[in-house]
Amino acid sequence: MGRGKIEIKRIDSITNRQVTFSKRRGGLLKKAHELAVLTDARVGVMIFSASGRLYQYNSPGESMERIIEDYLKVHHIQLEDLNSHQLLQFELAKIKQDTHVLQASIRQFTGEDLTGLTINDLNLLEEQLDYSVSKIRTRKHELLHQQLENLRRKEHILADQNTCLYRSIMPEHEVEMEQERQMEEEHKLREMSLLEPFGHFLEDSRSMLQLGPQTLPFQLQPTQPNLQYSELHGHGLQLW
Amino acid sequence: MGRGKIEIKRIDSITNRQVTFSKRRGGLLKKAHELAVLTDARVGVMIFSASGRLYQYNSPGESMERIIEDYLKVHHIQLEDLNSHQLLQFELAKIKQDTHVLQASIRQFTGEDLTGLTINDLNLLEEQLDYSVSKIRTRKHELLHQQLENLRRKEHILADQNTCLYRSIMPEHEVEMEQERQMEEEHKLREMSLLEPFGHFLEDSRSMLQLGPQTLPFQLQPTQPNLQYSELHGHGLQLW
DNA sequence: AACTATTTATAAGA
DNA sequence: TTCTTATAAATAGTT
Repeated sequence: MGRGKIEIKRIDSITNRQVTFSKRRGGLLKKAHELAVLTDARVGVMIFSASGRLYQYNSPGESMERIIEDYLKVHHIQLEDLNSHQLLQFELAKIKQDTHVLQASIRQFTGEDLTGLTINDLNLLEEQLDYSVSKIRTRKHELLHQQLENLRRKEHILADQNTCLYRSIMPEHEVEMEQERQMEEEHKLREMSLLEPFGHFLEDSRSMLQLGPQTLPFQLQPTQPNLQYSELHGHGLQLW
Repeated sequence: MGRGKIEIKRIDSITNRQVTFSKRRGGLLKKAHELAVLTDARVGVMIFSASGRLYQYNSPGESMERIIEDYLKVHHIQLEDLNSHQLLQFELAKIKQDTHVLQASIRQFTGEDLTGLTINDLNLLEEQLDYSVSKIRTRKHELLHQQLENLRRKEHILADQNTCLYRSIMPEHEVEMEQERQMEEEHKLREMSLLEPFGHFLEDSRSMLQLGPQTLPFQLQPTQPNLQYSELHGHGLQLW
């Protein structure tokens, strides 16, 4: 539509291109408006000129933001609303702060950083840790008891089985001798336990007690007991 | 352009409106494309029909997402790129996980939850806590020493001032008597300290030592020493 | 969906 | 840029 027909391809002449941009930009926005008004459509048009300037249109009664949101929704780009981005950032900031606080707490529990605590605070902290230690000892005793129980049960079952086996395999009169031999072995076992109490079955304690697959949140390392809480296993995030 | 001129206002007839929507929608998209190609413009058009169906156009070589991002940038709606939203969510998830881990650590330090720890873990934890307590005691002694020093200095300064004051106010011969009186007071003070060592100036310790405005990450409460770490001060975020 | 009379958009020129 | 104008394109009303 003009003095001559033109091919739809990039216009070579810079000025001509700019002029055509001006004219057609206006035409496009006008037609967008007419479409919106005539047919109740929700229309959003964004035009960036080659020089980067933005021209836009959105139907009356609509914001471009809402149109964009709906566009993103249709394309399954989750983003309920654009504000949620700001909310997320805010949340992240807060939770980072929280993690800071938790880190500081842990540094206090490890004695790594006690600055800023008054004597009163220190007393309370000490009290807490004493309490913790007592709980830990109680728990250790609990575990040891369970392990002992387990061992005893196992021992019993094995002894019974042995007796049965020997009875079925050996002549009657040899049974008594075998029972004696077993008694001796049990005695030996008990002596070992006294020399090295519990130590030799601690490694196996978890499987014995059927504790679930355990996620150990803190990994104690005996050599540097108060440093390992300073950072979490790296995952690219700067937490502190 | 048509058999007759029409006013640009909502078309009453439903079918007519729908037909016009179809025709003009095509025209708009075509013109958007021509503008983009002819003038090197970056164009994004989103059209929602009255029934909610989406039609769109974006310049070749451009994604609607990029156009939207640039639009939002121009409007100072921070949102460097839409992917950052997903990244943020991912970050948030990770950091929440981290906070979980930290929480678990703290529950172990407080003895609140020792499940999942083997005897070996418990031993290491106990060792750590013993170490922490020793650090705390060291720190307490440090603080007490500083406070003592401070008090001694203050006392000294006051005593000197008093001497000066009395010298300037009283006749020469009364100075000695006053010095004696002061000595007595000092003696009394020392007796009190023995009965209740340090206790009476602990409250004021922070200001005395000029410790900065302190943010106490953990708030010990003597009555329930092992519960206060379970949750952070509510701020609407579900952390655990 | 196709036709076509008309209106509208715009290419080229000023 | 803006205006003008000849002409291409779009489309309203009709079939």
